[in-house]
Amino acid sequence: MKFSKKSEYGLRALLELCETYGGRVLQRHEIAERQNIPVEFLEQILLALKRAGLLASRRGIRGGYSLIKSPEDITLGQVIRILDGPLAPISCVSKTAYQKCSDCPYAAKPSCPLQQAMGEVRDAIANILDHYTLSRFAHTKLAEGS
Amino acid sequence: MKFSKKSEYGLRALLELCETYGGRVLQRHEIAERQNIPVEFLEQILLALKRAGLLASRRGIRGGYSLIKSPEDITLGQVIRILDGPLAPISCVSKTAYQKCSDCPYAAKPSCPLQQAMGEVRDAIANILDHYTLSRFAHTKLAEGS
DNA sequence: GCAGTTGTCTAGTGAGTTGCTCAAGATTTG
DNA sequence: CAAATCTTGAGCAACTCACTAGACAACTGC
Repeated sequence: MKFSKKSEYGLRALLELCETYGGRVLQRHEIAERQNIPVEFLEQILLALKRAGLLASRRGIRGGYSLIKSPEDITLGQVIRILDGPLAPISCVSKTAYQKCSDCPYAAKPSCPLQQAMGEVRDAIANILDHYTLSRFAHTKLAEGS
Repeated sequence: MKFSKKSEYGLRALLELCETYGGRVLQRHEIAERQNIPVEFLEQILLALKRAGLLASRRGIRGGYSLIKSPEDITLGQVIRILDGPLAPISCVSKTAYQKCSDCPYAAKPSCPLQQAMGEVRDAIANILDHYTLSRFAHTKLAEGS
């Protein structure tokens, strides 16, 4: 039940890109150095985010990446789904990538206990991550006791 | 962001064991057949649950497994942690298996945006699963619209 | 006390994923 | 054109997942 490094790196990279939003572009090695991420791996992540329409890029000597959408309009849920796939803890409760369980004896019945419970979990996760914007994310200043 | 088959099989096996709670024991092949689970794999799961104190077992010709605790007193969260490890989506927000991130530039600072967000997710998941008892789980009868 | 049936333990294994590296190519600037 | 940068695709070692196999221990009935 973990998120991948890809998501983690992707979110950390977006933190940097938020700071220069509207200003200059950032090059992969700048982001990589500041966030301590292997540069070639980071590249794949930035490209995925670009293909998804969150970033723009320019090649050449003054090239780099920049945020193309406002941090207000990007949620953590979007980013994680791009990099990690669906949020649902089992695929028979996914809204974005539903798949019927093949071997579950409850699949044919009107209700499945697992589906009920995992559906609640899915909704709780999505509820947080789909309402957590990048701007709120980037402006976290004080930790709470945990 | 998925739960493993181990957790899924484990929870499905416990559904069967709930039904005979207080009555007769169930043998691994009975559970395996009814729930459509590979029997040798199921065995590992049952042993893990036994080591964790949820099940008792008896060997020999009239042997089998039985629930040792009341379904009221077992939560899905307990079961999943036994079979799948901690619930936290990244280890720096785990309450049961905390680990400082080694490479994160925020690790030294007073607050980490990722930690804040993932902490909320962790709490939401735990809040559901640690209050979801096996008895409620086993008595799910009607599906909700999803 | 032996045979047969069951659980117990340890190790192994094939397929797939994760996290990362490398190299060749395209595009932009000076 | 040269240098710097992004782009693409392939490759790979390590790990995890889902499962299998086999030797062993204990319980029951005869």
